[in-house]
Amino acid sequence: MNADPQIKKGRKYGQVIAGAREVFLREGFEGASVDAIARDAGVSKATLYSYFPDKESLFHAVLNGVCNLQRTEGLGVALNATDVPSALRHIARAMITNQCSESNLALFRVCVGETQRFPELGRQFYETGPAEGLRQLAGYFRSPAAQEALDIVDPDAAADIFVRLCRTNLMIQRVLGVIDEPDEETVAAEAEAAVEIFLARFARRD
Amino acid sequence: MNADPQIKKGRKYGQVIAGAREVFLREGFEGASVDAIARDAGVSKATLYSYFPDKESLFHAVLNGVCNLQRTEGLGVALNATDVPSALRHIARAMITNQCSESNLALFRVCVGETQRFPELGRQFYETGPAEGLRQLAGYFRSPAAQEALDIVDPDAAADIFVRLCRTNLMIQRVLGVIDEPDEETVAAEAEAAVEIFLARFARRD
DNA sequence: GACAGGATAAACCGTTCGGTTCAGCCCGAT
DNA sequence: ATCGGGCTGAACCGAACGGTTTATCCTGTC
Repeated sequence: MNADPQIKKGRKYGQVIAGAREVFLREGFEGASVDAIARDAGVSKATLYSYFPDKESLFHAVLNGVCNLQRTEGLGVALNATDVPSALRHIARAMITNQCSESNLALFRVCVGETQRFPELGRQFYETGPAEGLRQLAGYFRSPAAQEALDIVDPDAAADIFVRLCRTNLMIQRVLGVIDEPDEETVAAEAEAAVEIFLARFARRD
Repeated sequence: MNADPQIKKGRKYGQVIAGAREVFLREGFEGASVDAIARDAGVSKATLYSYFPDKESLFHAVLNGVCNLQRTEGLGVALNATDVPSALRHIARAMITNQCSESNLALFRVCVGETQRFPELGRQFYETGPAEGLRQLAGYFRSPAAQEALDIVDPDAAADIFVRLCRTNLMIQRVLGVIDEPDEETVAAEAEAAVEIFLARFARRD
């Protein structure tokens, strides 16, 4: 019964990463003290420093993981939707909900606040987040179903517009801590507005 | 010749604020050391602490000033524009340029990064920035010229859509440090796309 | 030229930081 | 029973932090 797959080397590796993620995403790089991380991880400082040579390496390891974890799903629901407008509504709702989620916002805040100190961080967040979302959306606009229902000649440009329309005021307010996480109806209304404007320009006239 | 209007009390007040603004906007609250601020301001730490009781008070004074300084102009050019589409183009360009400017981005980054620690900060930035922009835009949509050219029944909702369309990918990339300040042609192209989509829905059909 | 008050450099305070060290504990493998 | 490596808690280091103090300097005023 030694089938533990986490037997990398040292049993507390996961705890360290989890605790560091918690504290870093809450306090930022400068604001997070190594003592606080070790305390939150339930691990001694000595153990922590046996895994990572310094605070910066730990920070990079944590944010690397979190960035690669952010998935722009919503494409799955789009495929088995009955019609294209419904699919667009689902995608818009997923994007807006995702933007307003506390987990994503915490990551975004840290990346933005630390972009000056760690330039690669901003780039990585952009690539694994917004850029990936744009690519997936453009891919959907190239699908036969979308091409049939929509008058899109440049899928990349259309995806850019759609994403703009999903960058709602809710997101800005959430980023700045002005409001709490919005409920489903609020998100649905914002998504509906986005889809309406999008279709006013890109719906195929028959 | 004692007509100096800056004779508030102490001659170095302006220097302190200027230096603190410089360092705070570059390094954030935790990252900025009081010694660095005093050095950058060309002032001794004792002088600095004769004006402000502590680092936090100085931070609030500085960001209060910078937040209130951010003006959403663009309304002036809109009034003396020949036609409404041109006015919209001007507004869109001004908004996008403003979002991508280093001065505004530095403020935004600090407000976002420090929103958890100082909740009032995010709210103040939102009110003096995005919210004010929305109000001004909605006001323009209520003007006779705009009402005549555009099919807008809810000026607030229309302003919200217009602002969304101006929240371009350029801004996201700028916030995350992925690209440098864009040139005028790039901004103009993004503004043009925004206005086109907006008019596709709100242009009055005759 | 005496005075007053803003400004100065530099030393200093206590605290906290990132990072290291070490003696000992726990526990599975042999 | 013993061994060894992961882990512990706590002490410790030098440096930097925010903040204070002091003795001195500078400058405009009367």
